[in-house]
Formats: sequence, C-alpha cells, structure tokens
Amino acid sequence: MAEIQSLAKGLKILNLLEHSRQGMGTTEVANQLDIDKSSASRLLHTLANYGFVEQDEATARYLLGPQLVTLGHRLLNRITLRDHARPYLYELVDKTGECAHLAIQAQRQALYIDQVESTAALRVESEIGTLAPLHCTALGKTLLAFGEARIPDELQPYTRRTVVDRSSLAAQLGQTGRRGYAIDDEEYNYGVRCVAAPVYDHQGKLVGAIGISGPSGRITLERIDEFGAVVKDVAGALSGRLGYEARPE
Amino acid sequence: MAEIQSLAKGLKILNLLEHSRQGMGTTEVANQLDIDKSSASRLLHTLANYGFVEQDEATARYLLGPQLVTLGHRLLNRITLRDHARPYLYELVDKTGECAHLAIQAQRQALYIDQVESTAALRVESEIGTLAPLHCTALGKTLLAFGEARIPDELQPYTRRTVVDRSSLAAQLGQTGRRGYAIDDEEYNYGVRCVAAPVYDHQGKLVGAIGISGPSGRITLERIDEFGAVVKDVAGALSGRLGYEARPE
DNA sequence: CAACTCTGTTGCGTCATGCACAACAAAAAG
DNA sequence: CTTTTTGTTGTGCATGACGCAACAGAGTTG
Repeated sequence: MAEIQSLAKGLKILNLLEHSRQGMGTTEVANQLDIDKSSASRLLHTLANYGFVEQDEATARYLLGPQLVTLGHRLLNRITLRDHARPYLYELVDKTGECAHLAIQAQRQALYIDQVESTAALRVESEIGTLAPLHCTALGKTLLAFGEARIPDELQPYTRRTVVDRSSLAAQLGQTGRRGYAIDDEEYNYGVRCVAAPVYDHQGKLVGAIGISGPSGRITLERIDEFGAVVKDVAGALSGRLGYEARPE
Repeated sequence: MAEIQSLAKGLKILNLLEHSRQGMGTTEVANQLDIDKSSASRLLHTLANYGFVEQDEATARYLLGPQLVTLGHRLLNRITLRDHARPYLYELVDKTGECAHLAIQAQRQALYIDQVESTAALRVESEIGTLAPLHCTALGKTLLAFGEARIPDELQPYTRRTVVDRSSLAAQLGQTGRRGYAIDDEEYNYGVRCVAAPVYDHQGKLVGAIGISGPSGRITLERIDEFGAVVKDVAGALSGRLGYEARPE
C-alpha cells in the first residue's frame, strides 16, 4: 500500500485549506506540513494550474478552488437518493418543526448530503458535505445498527453523554434495531437531541438515513418516542418510494 | 513555474473520473492518462487514503470520493453572495417564468454557483458547479463587459452563432456595457437564449452575474429587451442589497 | 532612504522516490 | 481446464522532487 508522497502532500494542502477561512500563504503552508517553502510553492502552483486552489487577487493567499465545487457537485448530483429524499425531508420538517437531514455512509463516517431547515428561530444547522462520527449521532447510529458498518475502533467522546464503551454501544444498537429508529441524546452536541431512521433501496440494502435534530427543550425525552415513530414512518415511506418492500416479520 | 508531476497526475485522475458515471478501473485510468498500471494503482490508493476517490464495493471501480463533497461545499458555503442572491433568483423566476442562475468568475470561466428552476416543462437546467465559457454565454459576457476579466485567447465556437472574432466581440461588449445587460442569442446552445446583468458589492466591484435562460420560443428577439430590463432591475436590487450605491452618470 | 524583515520564486546539486518492467495473484471469460 | 484480463507487489534505474541558497519584492522600522 505504497503512497505517492508528492500527491499526498498536495491533498494534505487541500485539507489544510479547508479550515482556513482567509486563506494561507506559501510559507504558512510549508510550516504547517513541515516541508520546505520551495516545495510548498511548487505544489501550490500545480494545484492552482488545475483549479483546485485559487489565489486571492488582493491578498495573494491561497484558497480552495472552483474545481472542488465542480467535482463535489458532480458527485452530489449523481446521488439520486438525494432527489427522492427531498420531499420526505420537507415532510419531516412539516410534521416535527425541526431541521431534517439526509446522510450516507462514507469514509467510516456519516456524510450529510442534504438538509432542509426548519422555520424555528432556534434550530440546528448542519452544512451539506459535513462528516460526522458514527457512534454518537442519530444518523450515524442508524447506519451502524441497520447497515454493515463496523463500530469504529476509537469512540471519541464529544460530550459527557457520549457512549465510549463498545459493549454499551453494541447493546444500544441492538435496542435501536428492535425499535426501528436511533436516538442521539446530547451525545454529540450539548442541548441537541436527534432521531433518525434507516432508508432501504429496492434490494433491501441500507442506502442512507434520514432524521431530525432539535434543541432538547423541544425534543424532550417524553416526546422522543413520538418523534421516533414519525421519523420511522417517513423513512419507511421513502424506502417504499425507492422500491423497498417491507418484509413481514 | 515547475509542476509537481505526481501531484498533477493525481489531479488529472480526479478530472477524468468526473466524466465517468460508473467509475473506472486501474487499467482504464492508466490507459487514459498514458501511464503504467502500477503508477495508476499507487496514485489511486493515495487518493483513496485521503477520501478523494472511493472504490465501489460491488464493482471495485473507482469513483469520486466524499472528500470532494466536503471541500466543495465548504467553499460554496463561504460565498455569502449566494445567500443574498437566492431570493432575487426566485424573483427572476417569478417575473420571467424561466430558470435563473448566479455565476461568478473563476478560472477564466463562469462558475455557476446557484440556480433556481422554473416550473415550465421545457426548461434549461445548468448544474451548480458547472464551468461555462465567458465569450458566448450571457453570464460570461456580463463578467467580461462589466468586470476586469480579459477576453479569452481562444474563442471556441459552440454553435454557428458563436462570436469568434475578437473585435466583433469587443464591440458587442461595448454595447452590452452601455445597455446594462448581456445577451446570448443561441451562441452556446442551439435553441437557448439567455439574458444576464452584473451584480456589484458595496465597493462597486463586480462580484458576479445573475440571469435567466430559456428556449428561444419563449425568449423571443422581440421580447428580449423586456427581459433585459427585468434582469437588469433585479440585478440592481441585489447589488443594492449588497450595499452598492449606483452612482449618477 | 537605507536597513531590516518577511514573503514567494527560481537555480542547482544531490539523493530519494516515482517509474517501467516484470512477476505474480486473482478473477473473469472462453 | 486454459486463456485472458485486471490489480497489486518487487526491484533496479533514472528521473524528478527536495533542500539549500540566492534573489527579488513588498512592507516596516529606525
């Protein structure tokens, strides 16, 4: 599994620039990656030649380039699940008043590929394209409980409530499987509860998860089963739309 | 302007995969780029390690990876122009019945960063993330006529109507500047006419262009000035929203 | 206005590393 | 079963990427 190091360096630069809002200069990039200024300069020029980074005209700092928008959207548009799911996300927002999300599994994480915002003033937004951990989000746990994904090796804690014990998590996933929906009780963000349920295609294969997120003041523990039933219903309807036929138990 | 060749090869692979819907295998990639199988294999592994490509589990072919979605959207979300423009795109659709688009200049081309579809059955869709030439689209010509972009070196013809003569194009851009909006009269796609107008920020700097596209049966040459006035008005309103104050001539 | 700093690019010698070729494994086709 | 195709791994060699250094610009400071 040999890695082409020059390519890896270039990709690392892209990942580096992701978290830099105002861009980075050649020297800064070189320092961060512990490479020489000259190498950084040449790598950045190469990336720029292909449109993967772009130099701000005013500040001469490097930013992510338009080619990434092009490639990223090309990929998103290819995911037809997204088109089918959209009306059901709206349905979730209508019925619950909370933000609805659609995620698929990618890179051993949950990738948010669509989102419909609620109209509430206090709401939880998750940008499309975000990757979230599998073990402490409702969407992620859905992918774990109903799909073939393995429990990640490291269970990083995000809040005091994050389940970091593998056997506890496994037990919870079993319960999730029987119940038909997954719950995130402030395990990823304080004050935020989420509920999610699986989406299957015509072959009965898990293709993604949809769910809602909201402040724990509105998604109370008393009402969470009620929300769970709604999410499960809508997810089931979407699965049906994709040709899935629920098999009788 | 030395280019790191291994990095360039990796980026070329990404561009190659953009146009492949069902993915490509190692050998296929190697043939397309005229490199050895072994190199292609190692490059693909490196790209996969960083999530820029992904292997389909069933077919073992390589596809664009989720990291591109993440990076691409990170960039899109950073562009606040997009947020401000959206209601005005809806306004354009309402007033004209045609699809509305928002583009910025990137890589010496016009980058479509948002779109609102019309409800008409016959309509022109342009995917977000698409790059279009500057010299033969209304959005592109707007960027040329009102911004600092230079006329491209090569004026590639797309239809019989595409203006490929530099001086003719310069004259047309002059007229566009005086008129306040740009027209694409089937110069990029047969049967499609477009109208676009410039968007300025609070510094009076051109930041993008918005416009409409529709079948030439509806956007007739008789009515095109009427559409032009609408687009110019809405673009002006958006510029005002961004803090631009039209200076009296 | 020089002296200084910080930044980004370029030239060059050296050595690492990516490459071609081949062999191999594994799957698919015949 | 043989044959063909595909993908990965091993290896010697030469290319090319790296680090160093020098240089050029742009700001800053005294």
